[in-house]
Amino acid sequence: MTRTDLRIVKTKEALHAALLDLLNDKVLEDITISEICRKAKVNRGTFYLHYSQIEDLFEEYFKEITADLARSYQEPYRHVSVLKPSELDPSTIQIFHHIEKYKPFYKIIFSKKVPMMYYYLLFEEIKSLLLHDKIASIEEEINHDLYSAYQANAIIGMILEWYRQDFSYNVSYLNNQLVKYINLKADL
Amino acid sequence: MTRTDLRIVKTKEALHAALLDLLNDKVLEDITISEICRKAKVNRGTFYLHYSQIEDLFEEYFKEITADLARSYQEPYRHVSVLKPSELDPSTIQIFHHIEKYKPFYKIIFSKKVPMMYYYLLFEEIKSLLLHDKIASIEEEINHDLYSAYQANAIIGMILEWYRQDFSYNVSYLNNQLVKYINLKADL
DNA sequence: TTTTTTATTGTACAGTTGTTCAATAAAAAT
DNA sequence: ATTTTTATTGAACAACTGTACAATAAAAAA
Repeated sequence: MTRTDLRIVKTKEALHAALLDLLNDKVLEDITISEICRKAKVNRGTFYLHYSQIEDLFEEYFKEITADLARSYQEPYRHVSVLKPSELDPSTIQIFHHIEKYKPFYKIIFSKKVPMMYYYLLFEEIKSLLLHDKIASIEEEINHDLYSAYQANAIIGMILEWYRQDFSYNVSYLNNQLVKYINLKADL
Repeated sequence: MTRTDLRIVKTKEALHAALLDLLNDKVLEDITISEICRKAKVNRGTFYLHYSQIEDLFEEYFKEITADLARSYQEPYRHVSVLKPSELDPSTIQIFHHIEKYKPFYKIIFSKKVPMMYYYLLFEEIKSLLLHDKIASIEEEINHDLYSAYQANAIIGMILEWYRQDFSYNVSYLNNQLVKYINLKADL
């Protein structure tokens, strides 16, 4: 009745540790499955019992990171149940702060050769955060799924630009810019 | 003084044709370099002389597609030099129409296992289109690079959602929604 | 046309990949 | 404590990868 076999836990821990270790030396795309298994002292066949790619192993980390994103995003809501976007204070936006906190990971996530899968994890996470705190709109003709996708990816767009500029903007500048964009009417 | 050696042209054409041919049978990630070279009757070493991955070969197609995007985007501007966003008519938005036109390609581009590189090509293309036709803003504190990134990726967000729903919305619906989002103030 | 340049080929090699299978060892269940 | 279940191992295989190098053939330059 235990959650998972102890052997599986040990194997995965060893593989996780080995991958993190290798990431200090080289980029994800240069790391081989054989290499990870040698370092983890795990048979290569065992790797394939749990994963099919290195990316699947790395995905397990990244899910922990997006979980932290959800936590920090929801933090300002812990005391008030509804926050109107017009009352949005730059300091309540925690997303850019979160990205900066895990910068080394996001540098991997956004690199050219990495598969789209991580992008989707981030996209889905931000999308659902926006969807959940969206107040029932008066505007009936708005497709909420589409609009959340629009807004979530807009924010990721800023992050991509930030990444492209090697994270040279500081967090409060980005927060201020975001608030401006949200309150901006198209015909300004 | 010719642009490129005829042998190179022939080799690349053969590789292009072979890849397109194989894409009818299987997904990009299942295609091997050896396979392409066998079909193209090109030595495998020759492949590495021009590309380092299959993705680099595929990128050459995709660049032609984003060039078409730029053309169709700029089409409404051929007669007027400036279009104010407030005058934006849904029919002038050609992006969704373009995506639908090349749907099979974009299904590849947006698939989970494909590297981020194609996403960036699309992102950069749309970003620069937005940046070029942006009228000098009265609002001085807007960072145009960031704002273009924000807006460009917002649109891609809608496309991603569209893709996720297996392209079930029709183009004019998306155009109408986009116009709504652009004209929406945050505190509605 | 002849010479020069250079793209392509064929071969080879060590390493990785993905898969299979019987043997083993470790954990869970009784 | 013993039995049952199952995760891990090791070995083996064919195919792919990335790289190197000398030989060849094709194109460009003279």
